[in-house]
Amino acid sequence: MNFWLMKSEPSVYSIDDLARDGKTPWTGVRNYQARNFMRDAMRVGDRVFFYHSSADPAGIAGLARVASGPYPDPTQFDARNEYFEPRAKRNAPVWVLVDIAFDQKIEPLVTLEQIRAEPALAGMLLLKRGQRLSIQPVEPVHARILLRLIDTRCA
DNA sequence: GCCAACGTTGGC
DNA sequence: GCCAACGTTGGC
Repeated sequence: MNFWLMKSEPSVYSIDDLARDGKTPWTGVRNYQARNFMRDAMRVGDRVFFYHSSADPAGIAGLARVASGPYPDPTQFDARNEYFEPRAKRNAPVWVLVDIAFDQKIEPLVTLEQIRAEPALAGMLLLKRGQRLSIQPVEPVHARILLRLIDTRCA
């Protein structure tokens, strides 16, 4: 089982939205590296740190899990959708996604500042300068520390 | 709203 | 295939 970090702007789709929906297709990813993680590396049951970006404060707001294999992102076929992809054909999609299922809300969230303050997390991709990838792998050693941080506040 | 950093596009 | 211009991300 692998760990991932997936960013979402809470004003667009928050952990509360995921809690309400239970499960959601992760539409709108338009970055090849992020797509390739979903297409090639994610497995059903992988755990996901749900990260609120462009938020105040930004941080890990919940836990989720990968709930499907990869399949075409339907928004790429919809000419009225902001994520429309003119190059995509039904039999040759460009963008794929997975479903994400709600696990747990983290309240208060683990802020970016708190993540930065933990020396053992210094190697996380999230903290790398200029790193903007919206889907990132999380190393097991980092995941364990994050889960411990979360446990202490949810106990 | 600013701006650094990065990915993508397109002219050559 | 280079690289400048442009658009986007995301913390502040």
